[in-house]
Amino acid sequence: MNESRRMPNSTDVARRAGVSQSAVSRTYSPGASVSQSTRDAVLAAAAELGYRPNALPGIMQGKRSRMIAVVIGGMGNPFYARVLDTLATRLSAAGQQMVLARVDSNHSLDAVADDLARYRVDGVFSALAVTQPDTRDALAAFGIPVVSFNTPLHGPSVHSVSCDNAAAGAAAAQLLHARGATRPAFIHGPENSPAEIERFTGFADAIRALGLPSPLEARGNYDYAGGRSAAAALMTASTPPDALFAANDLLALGALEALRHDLDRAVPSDVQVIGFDDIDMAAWQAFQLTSFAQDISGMVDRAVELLLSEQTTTEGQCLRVPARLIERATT
Amino acid sequence: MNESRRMPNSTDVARRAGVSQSAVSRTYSPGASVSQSTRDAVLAAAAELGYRPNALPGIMQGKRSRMIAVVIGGMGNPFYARVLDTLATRLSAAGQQMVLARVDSNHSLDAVADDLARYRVDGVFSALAVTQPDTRDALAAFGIPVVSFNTPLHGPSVHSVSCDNAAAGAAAAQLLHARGATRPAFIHGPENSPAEIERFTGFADAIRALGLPSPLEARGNYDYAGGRSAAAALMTASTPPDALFAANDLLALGALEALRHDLDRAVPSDVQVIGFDDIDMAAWQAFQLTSFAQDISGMVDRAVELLLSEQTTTEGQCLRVPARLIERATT
DNA sequence: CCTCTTTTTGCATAGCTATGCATTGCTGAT
DNA sequence: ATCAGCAATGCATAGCTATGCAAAAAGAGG
Repeated sequence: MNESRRMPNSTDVARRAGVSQSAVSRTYSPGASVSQSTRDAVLAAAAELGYRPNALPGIMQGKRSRMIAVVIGGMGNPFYARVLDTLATRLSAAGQQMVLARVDSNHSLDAVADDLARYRVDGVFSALAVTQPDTRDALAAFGIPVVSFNTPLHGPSVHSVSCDNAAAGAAAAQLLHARGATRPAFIHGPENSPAEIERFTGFADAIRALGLPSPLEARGNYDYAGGRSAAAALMTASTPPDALFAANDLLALGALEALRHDLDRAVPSDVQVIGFDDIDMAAWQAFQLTSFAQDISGMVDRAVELLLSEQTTTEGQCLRVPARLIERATT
Repeated sequence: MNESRRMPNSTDVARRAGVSQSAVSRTYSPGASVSQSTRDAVLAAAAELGYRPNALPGIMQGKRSRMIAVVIGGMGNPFYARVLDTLATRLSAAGQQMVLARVDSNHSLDAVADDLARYRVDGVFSALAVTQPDTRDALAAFGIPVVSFNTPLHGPSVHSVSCDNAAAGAAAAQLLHARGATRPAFIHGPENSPAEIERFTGFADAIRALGLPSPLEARGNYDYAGGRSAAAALMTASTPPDALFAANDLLALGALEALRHDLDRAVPSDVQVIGFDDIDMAAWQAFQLTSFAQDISGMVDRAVELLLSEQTTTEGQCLRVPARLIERATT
């Protein structure tokens, strides 16, 4: 509209409204002292000019930026899509903006962290299932509150909120045993996934504690195709398993489909299957997958509290939220 | 670490390195004139202090903020999760930050738009399946480039990138007719979804052009549960349909499950089903759903080009990208 | 060694808002 | 009429970096 495409600033509005720049600022500062007539004049002038208050100078003065960075490894897994959705809703309700950064093997966390730090975000929510040894340090380098979701980490100003993966793994073992399984197997996600390792360890320990042989293992990279191939690999072993516990639901659903359609096994009578995360599809009629529901809503609430809490002095907390076993038709 | 938790600034680094603030700034400005020795001293001092360049003053000086706002209605639909994932990857590759805002019936677009404008985002990517009459104006009020994804809109500096919904709807009609359907029905998404209306119109027109009766209709709000109930409602009609075209895949999958498990119909012999979006689950063995794949990658590329193009003078463009029919086992 | 060119450096300032402080104007009480 | 008290207003400045310009240093050539 204008010649130089410059946005109008508070001085422009002030001039037009015949007041000082301070009056404009105060009009947009809740609780500041402005008369009704001044306020009306300012708002009228602002509307005519299309003025939008600029948040950046305030941030430079030391105010909080009200921006939270979210570092995520991808949204292909409906579990993370739901986490993101929940987080977006909560942050919005708390008046925070969400700056989303996708990290993958190409874009390292360090590069992303540098970018985000330039914008003076107030905190970082990390939802990285797969971590490298230096991830903790890269997050700590932010120097601002960091919450790691579902990856237990702690350090100065680095908190984490996870579910109790080991206990859930043990519960899976006990359920399978109670349902008559004698040779359970585990389908791993990708390497370097701390949550997955906890699930496996809890599962394997409990299996052995029940007097069963150590579980067979296959690896499947957290997706449907990985679950299919892992199931195929496991079932062609010399002594194939009669129960599968997968590190997440996508793996479990892929395995379930492979069992039924490729390997011609009945579930649960020939082979039982348990997943993790309780994504929407787990409840679909075709699957009726037994799974562990994480309390996403509660976990995100905790994470947001940690991010927005003023005290930065707190040593990193490592919160645990229990997972809930949902037994359906695959066990 | 420090007393006042203030982040070090370029002056702090300059003092420590024994150079001027300008030298620090130039060290971080690609192509600026700094000697190697100065650069080394600056980087060393910066590392000691944990200095992170501050992007905000530059933005205030009129530089681009390199922030793109993304307005989205939710991530429960894997289609939008994938759009978001693709967009995040592309924007990251282009050196842009992504500011995510979730809009729902509680949080109106106007409120969100005000918030985002305060941060001086460079552009807005809108992925709102459901729009209100004033959405176009709310987006145009940004005064910055706006791209509406999959919702045809245009206005000053408001572009859109959509697939050719009407043509796809017609193709669905022709496929069903070719496969022997005589009484097709349509499962609507929510009201006020422009893309959905185009799909329906193209479908219904083609149905009639083929000499078939106007399609039965049911409404299902774009999710799995809606598809289930819509299918149940349609199949209990006095003359139930023998083919269903759903406005998206979640609806189609819900309908497919209801047909098989609740209504005891064989697919495709009793009833054919077509979805839209070709989400991952459509290809899963349990479903093998015929669907229309949108070229998400190409569409996002176009959208990013529009957002990052310098010329703001262009009248809003309304790009169309063809959808690709993927026939599987439900037709 | 001197001059000219090129590179490097520093100075000073723009960009926009929030806010402490001082000032003005008004109300109401004495 | 006088003055205390309070609300409303304006002034001036901090906060941080990028950059035009001028000055200084370094290098090149004779």
